[in-house]
Amino acid sequence: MKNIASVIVDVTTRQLDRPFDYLIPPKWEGTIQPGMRVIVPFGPRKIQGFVINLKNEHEVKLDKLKAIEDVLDVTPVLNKELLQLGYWLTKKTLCFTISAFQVMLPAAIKATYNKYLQCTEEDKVNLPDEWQALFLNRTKVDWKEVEHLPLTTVQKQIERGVLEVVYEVKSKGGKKTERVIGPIVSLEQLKQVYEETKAQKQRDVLATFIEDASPIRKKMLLSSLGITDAPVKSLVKKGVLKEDEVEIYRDPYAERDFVPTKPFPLKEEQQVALDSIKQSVHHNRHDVFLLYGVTGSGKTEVYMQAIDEVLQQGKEAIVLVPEIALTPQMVERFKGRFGSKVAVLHSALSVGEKYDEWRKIQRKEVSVVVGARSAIFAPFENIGMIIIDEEHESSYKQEDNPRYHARDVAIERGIYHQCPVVLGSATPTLESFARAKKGVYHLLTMTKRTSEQGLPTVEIVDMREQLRGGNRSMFSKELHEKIEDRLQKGQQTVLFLNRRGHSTFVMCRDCGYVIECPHCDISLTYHRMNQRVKCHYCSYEEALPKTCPSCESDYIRFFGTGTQKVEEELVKLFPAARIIRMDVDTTSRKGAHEKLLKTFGDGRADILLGTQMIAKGLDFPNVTLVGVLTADTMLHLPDFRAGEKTYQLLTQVSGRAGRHHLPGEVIIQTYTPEHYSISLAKMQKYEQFFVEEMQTRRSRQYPPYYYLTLITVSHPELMKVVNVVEKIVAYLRNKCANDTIILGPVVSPIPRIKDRYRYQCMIKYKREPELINWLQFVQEQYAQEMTKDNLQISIDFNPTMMM
DNA sequence: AGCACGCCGACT
DNA sequence: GTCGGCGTGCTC
Repeated sequence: MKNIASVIVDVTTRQLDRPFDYLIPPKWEGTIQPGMRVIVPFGPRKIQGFVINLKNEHEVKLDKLKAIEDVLDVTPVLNKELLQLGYWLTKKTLCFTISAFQVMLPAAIKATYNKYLQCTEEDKVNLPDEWQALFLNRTKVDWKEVEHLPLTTVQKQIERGVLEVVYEVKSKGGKKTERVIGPIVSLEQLKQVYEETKAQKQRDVLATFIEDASPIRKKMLLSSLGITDAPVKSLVKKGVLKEDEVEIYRDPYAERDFVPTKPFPLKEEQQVALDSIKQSVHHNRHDVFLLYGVTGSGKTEVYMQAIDEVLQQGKEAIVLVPEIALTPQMVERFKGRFGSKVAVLHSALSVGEKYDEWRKIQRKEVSVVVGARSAIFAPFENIGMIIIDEEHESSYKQEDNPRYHARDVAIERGIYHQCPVVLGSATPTLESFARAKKGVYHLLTMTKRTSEQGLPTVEIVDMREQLRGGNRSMFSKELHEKIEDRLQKGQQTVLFLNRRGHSTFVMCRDCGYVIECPHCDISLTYHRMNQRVKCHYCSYEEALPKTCPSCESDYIRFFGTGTQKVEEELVKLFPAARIIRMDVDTTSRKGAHEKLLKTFGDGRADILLGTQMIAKGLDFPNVTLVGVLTADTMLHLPDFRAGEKTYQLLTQVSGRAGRHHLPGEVIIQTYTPEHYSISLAKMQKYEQFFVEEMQTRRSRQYPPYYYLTLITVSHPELMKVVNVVEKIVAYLRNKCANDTIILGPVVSPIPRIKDRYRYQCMIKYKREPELINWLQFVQEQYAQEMTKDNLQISIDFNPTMMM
């Protein structure tokens, strides 16, 4: 009899990152399965854990097993595949098994813990006076309320047996329920009861169900009949009606109507791409396709028709999109085509809403998921295809543990389900395009736009010349004229400001002093809203000083071109224009984003001004001018992908112009027009850009020619950090192959965050199959210090952010 | 991670 | 002698 369960407990410590065995009480024998959550006693407390395995008694060495305390699930929250995927994640990213499990599930499912003191009613009288006051009118007191008291006074009472410490695990996930009333007798019996009943209100209720016997929401019933629940209750008591608690879903798109759409006829290139994908779906082959299609070539339509094929086979599809909140139009298209078969998962949903969508997937009520990164873990069991749209987006890489890339997970799941993975982009990552060229991925190319319109004309304006010509404004003569022109024609303009690397820091104009965070060695960012300066890393904040803290000069000002500043200048230049500004300040409120976009889409504004967030997926027919105010801010970041990112961004932004009947124009303002990332983006020559950039990568020994792994060590003491990182580097130098390059140790780009010093080392390698094992060994070596001495060693395979 | 246990100095 | 500090070790 399998009455032992192996459990991974909810504690993130290296020493506990292994299974613990528990006895399954007889009442749950046969019901507990791998993938279910349980509550187990662990030392003196109770914690949550995941059952990963069932065993026989004789397979266990220990004889003094504790028993499982409680079972949280009726069906496993992690199926066999996801459990396996969890181990895979653990191994590939060197994270804790429990973290891998948790990242695959909605946050609502994660446990929170309560610790409190309990005193029974009978024991209350035995308490000292001050304790009786505490327990007045209650039997439980939160631990936090007594934490500050000397421990012994609590202990004394516990020893006397009057008080008890209780640990409670609660699941955050509130299922939203609703009461539903329905008859439990036949229509004839209902009629009979109706005749026999004299009470008018009860007769009204009965009449309702005689007319329509289907269960109805209690709230509805009561309000439509104008009654309280007293008559209903008596009918329930008589055994005529039944009251049920039914789980309802919070549908974030409930009030929205989606215009149903039918498949469009495809252009030849689209058809060729679709056919290849369909082939693969049909033959249950795991192929990876790179769908390389210029903006406006109709990738989404190809996705949707491919999904149609998948659904016809009775299988499911996952569609990843870069931060879905940014592309409400995308959701609309999928909901329009697949209706209620679609679940949507994105970060703007509340914890509860996400949980509801996840439940729909788990209960097989939907067969398509459209979502951001974590949707790759959708608990489907019969996946027919996985699509990653805008494959190059950096948001597919998770920046904290487990540091996984959705593309890698997609391929892993694709292998398991023997289904195709489709990566789509107009500007693929060099890694993917190189693989496609090598034949590892299948390259599908779409070079033509579906609309009559060709690509927009792109003009590059050299801002240095503007300056020489005496124009000190952030708008070039050309851009200024074109905006004016659009305003007259009643067409719309999108202005794009790349703010990255140019945040609004505060500097003294007299002595050059820059206000920095006292904990993080990074300049503080100025927030106009409340006249304060704030740290992006630890959220430290202070009021904006009136005088320079260093030289007491009054000339302390904020620098950097924020969207507000641009807006102010726009208002001055075009007083009549209606302007919408989209940035962190104006979109932080829930739903604000969509609202602003709708306002613009409805033509109630002339100019949309924003940062990165407006670059993605917007599709407004009346936009005929796109301006990029400073194309090169991103180009000069200390990141080997700077050129690639600049190219991608410019392409994406340009794609926003002239998508429909009107021709589009793009103006790119730059101080370095000669850089190939900018000049080739103008001409939309991706393949040429690819060749150029590959040369750079080869000479600098960067991906895709080399793999990267970044190790970051941090600790409150500088000496400790240096000491540890040097030891790690020495160890790896000794192990690694000759052609492997180990850079560092060096100080991290941000030398200190939250009072912790940071050093890093970058490993560049062509082939190091053992590296992961060596790094695992390093982690094990420092396991003690990491838990006890506040040491952190972070390991990031294929990092996207170099910070 | 959390918690108990145990050893040691400090003080009612 | 007892209280409370922190280092050590364990958790099925």
